[in-house]
Amino acid sequence: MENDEERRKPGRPRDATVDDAIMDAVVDLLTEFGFRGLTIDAVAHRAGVGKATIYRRWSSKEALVLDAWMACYPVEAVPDTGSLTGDLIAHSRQFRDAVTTGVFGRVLPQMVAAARVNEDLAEVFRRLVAERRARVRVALDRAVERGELSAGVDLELVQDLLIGPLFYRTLMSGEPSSDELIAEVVAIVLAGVLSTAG
Amino acid sequence: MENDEERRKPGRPRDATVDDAIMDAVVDLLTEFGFRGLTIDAVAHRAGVGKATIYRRWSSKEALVLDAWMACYPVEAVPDTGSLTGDLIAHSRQFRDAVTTGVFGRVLPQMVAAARVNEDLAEVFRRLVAERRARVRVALDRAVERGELSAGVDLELVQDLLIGPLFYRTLMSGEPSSDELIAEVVAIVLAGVLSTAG
Amino acid sequence: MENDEERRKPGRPRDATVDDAIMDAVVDLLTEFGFRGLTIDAVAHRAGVGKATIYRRWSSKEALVLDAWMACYPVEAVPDTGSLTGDLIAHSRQFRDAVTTGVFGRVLPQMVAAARVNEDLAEVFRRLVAERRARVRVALDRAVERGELSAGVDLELVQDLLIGPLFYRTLMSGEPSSDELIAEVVAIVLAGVLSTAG
Amino acid sequence: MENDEERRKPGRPRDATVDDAIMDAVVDLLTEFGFRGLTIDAVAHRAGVGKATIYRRWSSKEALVLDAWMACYPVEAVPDTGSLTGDLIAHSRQFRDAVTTGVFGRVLPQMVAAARVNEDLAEVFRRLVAERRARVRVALDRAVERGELSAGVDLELVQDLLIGPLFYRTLMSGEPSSDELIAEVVAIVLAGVLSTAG
DNA sequence: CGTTAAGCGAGACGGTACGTCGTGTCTTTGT
DNA sequence: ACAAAGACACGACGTACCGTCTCGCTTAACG
Repeated sequence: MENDEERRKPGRPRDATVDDAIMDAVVDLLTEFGFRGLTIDAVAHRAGVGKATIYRRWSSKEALVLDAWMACYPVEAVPDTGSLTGDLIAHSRQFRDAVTTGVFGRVLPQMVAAARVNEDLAEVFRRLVAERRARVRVALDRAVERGELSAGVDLELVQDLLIGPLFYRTLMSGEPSSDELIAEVVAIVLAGVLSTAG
Repeated sequence: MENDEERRKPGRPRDATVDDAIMDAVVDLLTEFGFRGLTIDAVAHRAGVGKATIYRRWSSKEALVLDAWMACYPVEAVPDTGSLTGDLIAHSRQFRDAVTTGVFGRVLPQMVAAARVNEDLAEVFRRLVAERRARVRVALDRAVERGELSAGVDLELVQDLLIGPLFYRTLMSGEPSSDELIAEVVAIVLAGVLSTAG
Repeated sequence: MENDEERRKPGRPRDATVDDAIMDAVVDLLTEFGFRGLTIDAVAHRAGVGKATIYRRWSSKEALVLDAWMACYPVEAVPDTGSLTGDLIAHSRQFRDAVTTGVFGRVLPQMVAAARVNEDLAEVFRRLVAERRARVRVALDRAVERGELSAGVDLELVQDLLIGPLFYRTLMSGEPSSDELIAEVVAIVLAGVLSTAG
Repeated sequence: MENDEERRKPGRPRDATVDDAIMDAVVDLLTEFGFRGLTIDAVAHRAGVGKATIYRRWSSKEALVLDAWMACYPVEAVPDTGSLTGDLIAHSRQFRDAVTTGVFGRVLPQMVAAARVNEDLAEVFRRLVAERRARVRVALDRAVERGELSAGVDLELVQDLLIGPLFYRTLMSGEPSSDELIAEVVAIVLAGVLSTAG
């Protein structure tokens, strides 16, 4: 068996306040200059920290930014509105807002690009996606239980159908996704799923 | 009256063969080293060209790569298979292949990210999207004429619903989109659209 | 025998006014930015001339500047004051002024340096020196005739002894050479030469 | 009370061996390619050093080369031969050799030119000259003590008279200065100084 | 209570790429 | 054939970051 507490390493322990200072600095600089304009030197200076201290904790600029960026993701539970349509609309709006506004939305494309190149990031990235989908899954499972969806429906595909268009509009065509549009998407997808499954 | 062609600028005109050499070099290096591994020096050397000649034509690495990258986009007409379902499946496969394979797919995330930062790139980017959508629009209009779709359907939204999920799976969740999945997406979206419009 | 007039070359003859425009531009830019700050592009632009036109006439930046610079050298005859001392003092002052003031003095060190590297320039440079020395030689010969100097004196060495110190002070120690100093130098050198020759 | 040595600056101290490596590289490249052919990149590569490391220490190519070049100046004490004539001949030969041969002589004109443009260099330059003159001054003072020179003689002017001609011949007329010529210069100058002072 | 080992801010280090500038040549159209 | 204009290949420039490496110092736990 392991030690009661895992064995304390010798030497001075890491200063936890430093992590926060670094994270804050990254978010600040990300807001101000974006991903491309962010430099490790600037982070170190803004956080009042040596560069080595940063590299001791993160292996690269991408990993550092990913951490700070994920902390900006607004993790909200998918609300239980009573109807599947209501739940999905609520969540779609959350997603749209997260992807459109603030630091998170601003940096998203860069992180997608970085994840394509770096497998470590890709892994973390996949976890972020999976975590969000699991929360939506809860609402879908609820709907199955209520009989709003038949058991044979591919619930993962439903998520792709709902989120995909919003994601695409934001990144590719650059057009906004209004509340009305979201409602329409939800309506069409649910109608399609129901009539197809039957 | 104006001159037949607008007045020739004085001085030595730009050498058009140089543009091609540069474009080819960019595609080669993009294939070999990806976006991050591509350097202007390497492009210049590979193309047998001075760096200044590149900067005379493109203002940044992103603009340069965007040009070369767009030339890799396989512009195929959406085939007329006789049925809307068949047309949309065919086009969805084209899109999936373009986005998944080759230089185009490899560099896509980087270009999306670059477009977010640089408005010039965003503009060019939007044109690429619009051009593709116009081709799909032809197939959708055909379907309306045939009576497969009622006139009230938002044809642009249909495109978002079809392409969005594929785009999302490729960039976010990283999962492949099989032919079966594409068929399912097309079926669900069409069913949803039809039952909702009625 | 040659043609009465030497054979006219075919094609458009060179425009002589262009040479003047270039020379003027070089002197202007030399005055403003010095040798290091002068660029061929700037000369061409200031003179309203193509770069090729410059290179058609001068083989390099150094040659171009040398020409313009030599045109600034104030060629004055060594005055005949009646006494050797007077002649040498007068000429020494001319030399000091040329070397200290104006474009000529300012660019002199750069031309010395350029001549060290480029043999063509060195040759032209030597001619400039020889031409000046020949003029002084006239005054010295006059003095020999008058009996102020005995025939055995090495007149070339006398020139080195007179000019050398002024040249050295200007370029190396950076100290000015006053009229009094010049008078002293002339006095000492003449006294030395006379007492040694005797 | 102050610290024995002034307080150590924070951060990693500069590596002194790097300075030496750079200086050596500069001398090598100067010997091989001259001032014009020397590039900062080449120095960095030859010294196994980053370019930034060079620019951290020297502000320009001129300043860098000046430092390396001054280290090549053969500082020899003016020998005490017993007679002023002997001392001055010995020193004049040293000067001629320094100015004529090796890296020092080769680069001298460029440094003179650079010093004319850059005041920082000019300052360092003046110190080099002053240092050399101080050593000659010792020999001249010795002569005054011995009674070879009367106290009224301007010893600085004597230096100009001796060195100037050699300097002038090297840089301007390009003619060599033989041992015989040096002997003659020394003889004439001393004779002139003595007969004038009396 | 002093030793030890790691953390810390600071900043120098070897590199790599950048985007600009200058050189000397070449290629247009117009004289 | 010469001229202005300006594109061209080349190559050096000086800057900016990267990620690593010393420095001198602090900060705990262990002996």
